[in-house]
Amino acid sequence: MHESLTIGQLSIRSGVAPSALRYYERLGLIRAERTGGNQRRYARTELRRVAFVRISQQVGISLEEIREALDSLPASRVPTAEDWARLSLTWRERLNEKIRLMTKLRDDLDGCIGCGCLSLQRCTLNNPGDSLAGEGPGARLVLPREVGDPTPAP
Amino acid sequence: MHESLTIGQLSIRSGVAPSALRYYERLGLIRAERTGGNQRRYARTELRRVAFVRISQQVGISLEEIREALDSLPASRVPTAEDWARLSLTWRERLNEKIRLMTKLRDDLDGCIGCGCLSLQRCTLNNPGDSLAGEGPGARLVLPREVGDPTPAP
DNA sequence: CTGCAAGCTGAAGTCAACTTCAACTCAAGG
DNA sequence: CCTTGAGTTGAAGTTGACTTCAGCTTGCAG
Repeated sequence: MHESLTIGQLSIRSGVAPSALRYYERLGLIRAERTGGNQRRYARTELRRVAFVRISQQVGISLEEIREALDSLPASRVPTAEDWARLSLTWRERLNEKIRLMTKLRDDLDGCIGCGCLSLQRCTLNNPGDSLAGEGPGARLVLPREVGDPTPAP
Repeated sequence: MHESLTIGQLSIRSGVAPSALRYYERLGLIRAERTGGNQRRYARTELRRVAFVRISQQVGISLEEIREALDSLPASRVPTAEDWARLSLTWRERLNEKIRLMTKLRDDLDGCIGCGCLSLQRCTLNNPGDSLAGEGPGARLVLPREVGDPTPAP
């Protein structure tokens, strides 16, 4: 009776809408048993998977990548604390990298507030002595995009 | 001859695809003069606006919000360094907040790796003595979503 | 003057991550 | 047994941020 959860219960416990939980299931992020009448019943361990999905999204990881990570969990047994810890560790590094990037951006922004130039390349970054004033193929602005190219190949 | 830029030149200088620049213009983020033959010519100050847009996106701000911010720039004159600095300051605070949140998430994750629980609420967060084991309306997992509700009103 | 890369437009397409809808079925209290 | 709220499905819609396309026009190098 508290062995498994309905989708409504899991929704409330996880803070994720039922429609999103069904969507996660379609993507293979979580799994559910079915009752005789075809309703989903979730093992309580699924709560942990949902938590992992949400945390990973916070770190800015796509559901596809999250699915790949979850696929590395042992299928045959309930994942242990060590299994989860291993997964979390790789995320932790991405999180650290993200924090590092944002801190750099903030500091660059601080440095640029004085001159108001906003180019980040002329100010404090890696482009100390560039001749941006000339017209030619000049200095590029700002950082590369977070993901993907400005003009991805057709 | 280097007074204004074609869309191709602005694209290269800013690292933003021409199609994106046209899109930004439709949204009112940047502006362009037109030649007799209806081609866009950008003042060099537009480079700064594009930079501001890209930087702001890095901070996770939507184009709509960026437009609102840019609308607060003086329309009648070319924005000064102080104008830009004022804008950047509000972003800096959001950046700081974001960094704070990510650092917290990382530390919570660190704290949770030991026990592998991933709930973040039971481990280190604001829910020290909760009885999650009981079934009832139990503790909620994880953090609120980055933006919006799990089930926004219909 | 000509050729052709670069630019123009509006409409449609894409992608991720969901939500909404319609039409139906299940499960549990009274 | 009946009602009612919770659950089911596939298909279609939504949002944000763009890209792609077709069909046409400009502008500059030779």
